[in-house]
Amino acid sequence: MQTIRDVAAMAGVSDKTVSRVVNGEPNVSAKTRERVEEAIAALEYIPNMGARLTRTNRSGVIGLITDVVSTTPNSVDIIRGIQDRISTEKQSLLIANTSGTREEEQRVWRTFQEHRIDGVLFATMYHRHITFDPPKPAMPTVLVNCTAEGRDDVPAVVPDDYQGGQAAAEFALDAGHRRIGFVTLNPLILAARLRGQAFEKTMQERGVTIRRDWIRSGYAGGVGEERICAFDVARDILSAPAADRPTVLLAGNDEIAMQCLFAAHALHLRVPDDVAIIGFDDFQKISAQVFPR
Amino acid sequence: MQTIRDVAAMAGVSDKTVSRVVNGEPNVSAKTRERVEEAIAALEYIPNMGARLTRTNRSGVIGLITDVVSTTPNSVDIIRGIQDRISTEKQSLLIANTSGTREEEQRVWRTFQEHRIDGVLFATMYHRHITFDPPKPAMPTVLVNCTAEGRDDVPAVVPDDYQGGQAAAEFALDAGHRRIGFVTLNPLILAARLRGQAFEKTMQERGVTIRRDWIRSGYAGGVGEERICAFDVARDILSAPAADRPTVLLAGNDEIAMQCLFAAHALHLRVPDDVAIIGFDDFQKISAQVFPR
DNA sequence: TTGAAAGCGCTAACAG
DNA sequence: CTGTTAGCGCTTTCAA
Repeated sequence: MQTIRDVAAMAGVSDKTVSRVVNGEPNVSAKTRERVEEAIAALEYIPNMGARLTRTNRSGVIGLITDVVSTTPNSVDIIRGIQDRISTEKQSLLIANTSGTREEEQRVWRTFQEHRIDGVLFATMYHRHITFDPPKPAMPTVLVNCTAEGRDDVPAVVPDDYQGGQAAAEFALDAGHRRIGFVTLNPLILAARLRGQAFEKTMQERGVTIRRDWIRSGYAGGVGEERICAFDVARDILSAPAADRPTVLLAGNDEIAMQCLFAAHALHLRVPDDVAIIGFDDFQKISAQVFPR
Repeated sequence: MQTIRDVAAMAGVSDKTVSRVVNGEPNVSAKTRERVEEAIAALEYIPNMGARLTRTNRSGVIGLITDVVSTTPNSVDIIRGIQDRISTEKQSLLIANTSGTREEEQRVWRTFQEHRIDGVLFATMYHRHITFDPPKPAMPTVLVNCTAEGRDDVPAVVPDDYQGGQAAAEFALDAGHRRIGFVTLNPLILAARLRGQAFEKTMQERGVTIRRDWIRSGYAGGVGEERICAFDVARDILSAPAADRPTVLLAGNDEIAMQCLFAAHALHLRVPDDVAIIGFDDFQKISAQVFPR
């Protein structure tokens, strides 16, 4: 593998001059620059980021820590967005999963430190609070989809779940529905709480009665180990006689929405005539492929 | 950030001795080793992989190139498997997407070269042939889910789609079905061809008539830009009178299977009584959440 | 078992 | 505009 010195020798300049060309620094004559670039091309020279790191303390790598984010549908879009932006910056992305375990998380931070990562994005699957305890010395970190409890010094990017819950409720109300059910996310999750609050507030403001027995969780079990049970729950709610069942079901996400749809099918209810269903999150693999759309 | 020399000074040894301890090399007395380890802990020393790279030519990083793999359901499992194995080896994984474009692919290879990646995994979304044209000097590469045309020097891990197609056909036949439809993947894809061949061969061997008009693609468009149309295709096939429609539909994947299911619903056919549906690939987000299971 | 010297490929700091 | 010197943090080589 060729080094900067090989290039310098071929172009008849010093290695520092080659360095200037490679890094796009000023103060190189057009002529010299051209000669150097020819040599680079001829020798197929590729700079060694590791060696550069020893002098600059900038590795050119951004680290992404995910809990289990890369398994969820919208997480793909998060990663995409990050990648698009990072490639603009001549940086690379080092992705690591923690599988949600404390132990793996420590390992990952260490790996990042070993590679002298320039910065870290810490992303979670659900919008939630985390206990954020990175090792020192600290690397610049931004939280994605989560907030660190008791730490207002860490920047975070989070969705506006409250607004989302409000929008869903208003959409149902504006469509004329008054008997509204809600198959929610795991209520232990922050996103579920925020959306739930927004739902209730909106219903109250509009003067529409909230039926507590129509608000039920589509997941059973603790955070991270929940099992979806939306089908059973929705079937239960929809089993009532027509006069005593909701005319629309809000769903905590599109997974739940799909199960509501199947529950309606199982009960021979027509969608959306007998019961309408409103999804959440726009999981492409579901929202784009379910009938009715 | 502490260096190996800081540790050496604190432990009262040479930096080379610290290096030996850090790398688990022999020829260090237990006593010395202990002193060094104490110093490492006290100073929170973390080795600099970049600096190490300049001497060893081993970066400790494996690169993963995906076309659009991280968007498909089973790709998640591929990445998981790779990560699990790599963490065993004290290596890290650098993931990069090419979005299927040639240009991005070149950029990615270059990034890997700059970081002196130890080896590359090149994974595709569909099982298919690729034109494999990595830059030189070559890095050790293994293909995942694809094979390089005209190159038998590149190791590859691929699924046995032929066997899969055979298994699906036999399952249907063993269940007593004789009128068998098949909503396939994009027939341009290798996986689709192999499964198709296996299907036809199996049907012939069992002496069951193949109805060409019941074998149709669930996707329209070229590879990589296809649009799913399985719902329409399945509805079309299933619209025939009971005596002239298949009693079972094989699906090219679970996305297609789900659309077949919705098509059956739309026609008020009972699944599996009127028509059975056999999925493929086990996309968890679908297979585990669809009713009937 | 340990360490001294040299050098990996690169860039910072400075001089010309 | 260009080059020289020094040195980043580590490992290799070889001597002790």
